[in-house]
Amino acid sequence: MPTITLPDGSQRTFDAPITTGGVAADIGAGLAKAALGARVDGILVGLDHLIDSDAEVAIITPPRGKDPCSDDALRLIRHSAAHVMAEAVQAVYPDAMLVYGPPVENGFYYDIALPEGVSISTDDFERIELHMNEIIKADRPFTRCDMDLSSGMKRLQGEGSKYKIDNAERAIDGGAETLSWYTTGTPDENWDDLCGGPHVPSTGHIGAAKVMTVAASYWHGDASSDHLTRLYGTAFPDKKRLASHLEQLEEARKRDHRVIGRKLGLFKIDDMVGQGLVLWTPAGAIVRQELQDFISAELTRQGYQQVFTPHIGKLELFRTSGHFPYYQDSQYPPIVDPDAMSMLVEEGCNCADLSNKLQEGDLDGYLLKSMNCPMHIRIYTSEPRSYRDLPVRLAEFGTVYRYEQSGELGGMLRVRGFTQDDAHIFCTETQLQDEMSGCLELVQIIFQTLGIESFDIRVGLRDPDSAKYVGDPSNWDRAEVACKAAADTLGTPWKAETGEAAFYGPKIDFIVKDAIGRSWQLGTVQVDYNLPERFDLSYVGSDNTTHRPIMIHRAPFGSLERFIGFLIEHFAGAFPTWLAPEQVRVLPVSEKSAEYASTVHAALVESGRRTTLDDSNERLQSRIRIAAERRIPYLLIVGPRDAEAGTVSVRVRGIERDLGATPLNDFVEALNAEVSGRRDCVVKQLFPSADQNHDSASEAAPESVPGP
RNA sequence: GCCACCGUAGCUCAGUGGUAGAGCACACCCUUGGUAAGGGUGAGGUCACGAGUUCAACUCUCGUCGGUGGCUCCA
Repeated sequence: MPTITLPDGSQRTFDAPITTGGVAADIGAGLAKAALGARVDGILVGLDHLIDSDAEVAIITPPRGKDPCSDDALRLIRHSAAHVMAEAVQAVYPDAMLVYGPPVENGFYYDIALPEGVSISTDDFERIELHMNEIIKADRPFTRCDMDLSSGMKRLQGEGSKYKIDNAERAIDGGAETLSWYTTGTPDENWDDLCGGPHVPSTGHIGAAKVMTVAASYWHGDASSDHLTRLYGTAFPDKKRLASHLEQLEEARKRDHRVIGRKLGLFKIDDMVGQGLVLWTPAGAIVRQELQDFISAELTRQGYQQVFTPHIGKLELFRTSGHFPYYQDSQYPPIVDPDAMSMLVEEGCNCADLSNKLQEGDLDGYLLKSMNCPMHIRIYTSEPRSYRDLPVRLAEFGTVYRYEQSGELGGMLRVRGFTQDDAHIFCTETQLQDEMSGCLELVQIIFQTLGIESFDIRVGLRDPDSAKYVGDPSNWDRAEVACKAAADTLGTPWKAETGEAAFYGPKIDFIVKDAIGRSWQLGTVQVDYNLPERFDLSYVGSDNTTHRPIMIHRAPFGSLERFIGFLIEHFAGAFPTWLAPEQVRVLPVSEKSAEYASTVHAALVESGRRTTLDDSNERLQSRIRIAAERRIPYLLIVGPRDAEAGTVSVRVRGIERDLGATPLNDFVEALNAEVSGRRDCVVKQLFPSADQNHDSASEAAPESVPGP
């Protein structure tokens, strides 16, 4: 006699066990027809799920009208579509072995083991989709079949797929009591797959599916294991939603920092210079310099001291820090002294010998620094330190080089040479908490000033089972407690993740998403008990004995490359006035106003603004268009009327119409206030009508980045 | 590094086994125009690079380099 409680609180009692589909039918025939699945006591199930005791039940349906599709509905549809795609792939490649096919954030994938020499190319997508669409059109029911563990395993062994056997073993390890198969259609007649479910009732409920992309993957994510082909697809309840998803992807690509970076001349990555090495062009250099100035002022306020250190250092330095040879694979090779090199050549020394000598320390060389900490540590040790000196806070915009795998590089978000807004704090145990809070405050100031509202905070802890971490476990425990406590002071929820710590200590990271939905770490604060040991750091305490300081590594931007790459996408190129490479452009209506225009321009230059005068031989409309595409915050259009009255006619980015004339001095004053306050609204206040008829669609909406 | 795709003018892209085309940008001329493209003329390419097949390769094949999306990695 199960009693079912529905989401609205209403209850229905049945005198026998009933399926979720039965519950839906009991509520209404229309609902039963539309239903995709259900949640029973919070667990996602299919419509064939039998309820035999009291339960809370929510029926999952496709969205109505323009409502957004629920995550549950998408999950059911996409997992089902993964089966349909797998069947289609096996129709096209009969020898393909299936591995694993889950729904993911924006669709689903299926990992496939293809026979030697066979590959799926994008040209095959159409054929695969053709099969998929046939299966969807046939509206075949998903039929579940359970087998007890031993006969299920026997069946799998008979079929001979080590991948499916592995999946079954994992399911059993996870507590599965039976093994289940889902047939897409009639059992023993149609295609089936080992699967825990749930699925939509029939393939027809997958409204629209598409194969998106193909990539390589590794079995169990292990590069030394089998190499698999991962086919990505996506699915939606209807064609319209699929189309709008594809459209959103297209839109997101338009705000890709690589696209905007080129359009606005912000940076260039040049083949001839090298992969992952950024050239900061003049406009981008301004943005970078402004950000540096901004954070520098905060650092001064917080008692940091600025230092400069070289780009290379002796191997011995990095041996002591432990970075060499531990991270050798991701470093540019060492630079060897020319005389030593010639001697080695005379001795007939080969590459392997050279590498050995470098590793053993028989030969010294220099390494491009991949981090600044060893250098800052040597500044710390350059004089004796007393507890009265602590905390010592050494800051540097330090450029480091890491030889990242070529396939990992991308625009400014992952590069091989980058500048960290780095600092190292040397402090006592009792100062640790406050210092960490100070570091987190810096990140918050940055995010607030730039209007970055959607980010995740991750506290990276060590994985106790991994050998990757160095140092004393009790130190680790203290450091992890300190990190969590500091994260608590943020007043924003954070997530602890084991295995995400640096090898020398736990950390707090700030994670954001780029235009196409990928996650990137920006700011970071890391506690380190390890390097102070390795470098034997000390200070003299009030008890006149030596003590070991603790180090904090922190970079609130992370790196200027990645941060600005992200920022370009965040603002879609429409930087706030204080960051904008060009803040205001003066456009004379015609040559007749050229003289007044240059007076206006000169006044802006005089007040320290970044400005240009566009008196080119183009029509006004054309010059406005060019300036608007450059995302310049303010355009001053001046003609005879303005010259007469001493005014400027203002056009504001994002409003895109004439807001009317204002005295030049008022404009300059407001603009200066806006820039010096790092605000984005002072000039607008001159124009009470600015917020009316605001065409908001044309202004960048930073937080409404559509996901893929 | 692995898999797939891509590489034609500064940019965005057409194109064909018989030595190349558009739009924008650029230069010059006309136009002096009050809020998102005025008109004309011109210049600009070893079709990423190297090898092979062919009478002939930008086009087909292989390799290299570079890019993109994933995977793995990310001190």
